[in-house]
Amino acid sequence: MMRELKNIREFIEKGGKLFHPGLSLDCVIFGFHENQLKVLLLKMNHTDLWALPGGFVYKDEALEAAATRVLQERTGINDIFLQQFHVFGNPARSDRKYQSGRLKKWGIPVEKDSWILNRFVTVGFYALVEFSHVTPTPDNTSAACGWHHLHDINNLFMDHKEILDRALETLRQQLNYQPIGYNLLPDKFTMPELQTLYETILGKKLDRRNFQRRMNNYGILRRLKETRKGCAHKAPYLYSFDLRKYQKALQEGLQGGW
Amino acid sequence: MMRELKNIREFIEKGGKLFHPGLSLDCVIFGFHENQLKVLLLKMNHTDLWALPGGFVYKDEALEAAATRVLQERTGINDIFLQQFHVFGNPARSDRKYQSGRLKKWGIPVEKDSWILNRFVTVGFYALVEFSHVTPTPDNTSAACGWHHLHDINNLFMDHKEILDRALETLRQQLNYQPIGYNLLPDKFTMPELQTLYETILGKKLDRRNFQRRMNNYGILRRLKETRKGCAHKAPYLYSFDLRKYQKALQEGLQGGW
DNA sequence: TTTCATTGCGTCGTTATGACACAATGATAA
DNA sequence: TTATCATTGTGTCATAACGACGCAATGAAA
Repeated sequence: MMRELKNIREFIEKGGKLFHPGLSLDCVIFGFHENQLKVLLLKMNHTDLWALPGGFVYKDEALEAAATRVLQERTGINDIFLQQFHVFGNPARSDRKYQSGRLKKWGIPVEKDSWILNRFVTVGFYALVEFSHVTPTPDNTSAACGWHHLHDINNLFMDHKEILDRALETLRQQLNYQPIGYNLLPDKFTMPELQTLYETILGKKLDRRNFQRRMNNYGILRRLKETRKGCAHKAPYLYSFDLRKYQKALQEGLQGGW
Repeated sequence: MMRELKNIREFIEKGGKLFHPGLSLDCVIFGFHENQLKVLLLKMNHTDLWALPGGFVYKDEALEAAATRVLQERTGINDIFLQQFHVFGNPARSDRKYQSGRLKKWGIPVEKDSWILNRFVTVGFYALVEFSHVTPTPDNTSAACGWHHLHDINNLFMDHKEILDRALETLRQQLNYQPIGYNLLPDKFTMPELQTLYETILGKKLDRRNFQRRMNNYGILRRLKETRKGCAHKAPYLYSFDLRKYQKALQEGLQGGW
């Protein structure tokens, strides 16, 4: 969308007419790689700060469509698990002076009444994506786009840390009544890998044997006849999700509850 | 906020400068009375349609503050359980022609570029309130404000039925990991009353005895020495919530999960 | 060939859950 | 005053789920 500085200027000049006013969205994109949960972040130009991939909503565009578009642009992925989880509507989150100063530093002149300086209410989305399918692609306000260890994220832009934390909290709750993994793991995976995914999301260790039993009881896994070899020690079985049962569990929930 | 027609006009004339553009909120206010779950609705002037209590967000007002304000205005209650649950951002939900025609019917002239005809993204909140504490108060676009049986709600304005359904769905999920009842029931209540509350929310019957056991195991109830007399048949015990444990359960969740 | 971390499978005691039985209660009707 | 009866309080029983832990099998590295 924004290829050169000139286009950023255009973006800021014309954006007011293109976008729904005062509304933005931010995406917390989770991926899983090397047995670690990662989040896709953008490095902002001329600063040490990182930001969540975000964007604006076109005047006639559905909210979810806008989020899907942003994700497509940053990852190259089309069909992904995407869910809104919270609206951040604190007026203090938009700091007019700070934004104005930031843009000036970059040599981008902004008029006093520019739409970009107004207060923004942002809708938080979180996405679960398969790491290997992603091609991290920065936008043109960013110097880089890449994965970061979940627990190694500090200097985030504005309230993006708060948004990230909230996404993680939501994800942890979803774990209790929804199957998770299909969107984060490759087609074939081992039980220990699935367990590590759970452990990373929850931030705590789980008992290996009880985890296996529980996952098997969910009835959404299919154990293959292959094993993963070459990683020292006993070769673990490979599993894949039984998509039919996985989808069914997504709709009906996992645990009994009421 | 709006007392007379003249003020509605003023509201529409000046609202564009007062409110955050293209953003509204709608509240699904649940109450419990005569063993039935009810929802507070507004009857719209000059139509047979009912609407969820809603409003706009002042330019420097926090989202939650705006929702609290709307609730205070419609119910008279200050300190209430209030939670956002979803953003409705489909552009089709704002029908420019329909809105324009509706206002003209009421004799309210609206300029073509008026803010009120623009697309609105609305944030859904749901609230749980104690029925007897509420004083239903219409705003001045409404002819009436009152409680409606949950399952007896049909002709709602715009997409408000969808918003209501989604709120109920959220409430049902919350039931699985949060205690519910303190905000909906009077201080003292019987176990059958609490059960009927659950049954109404879930839309299905529960086993009386298993329900008692489960609620008791949660450890958030205190059985009083009184019983409710005068209602024919055996007098059931009265209960009240142990607020300390109730709050603790709210934070930590009820069921084990992970 | 030995070593050893890791994996697969199972046990045991406790607790939660669904289905159901039975006695106690208290207003109503005989 | 007494019998009736819907409703409530408490308990049983079989089954499933869960946390903690034991033990043998595996397969690469020493």
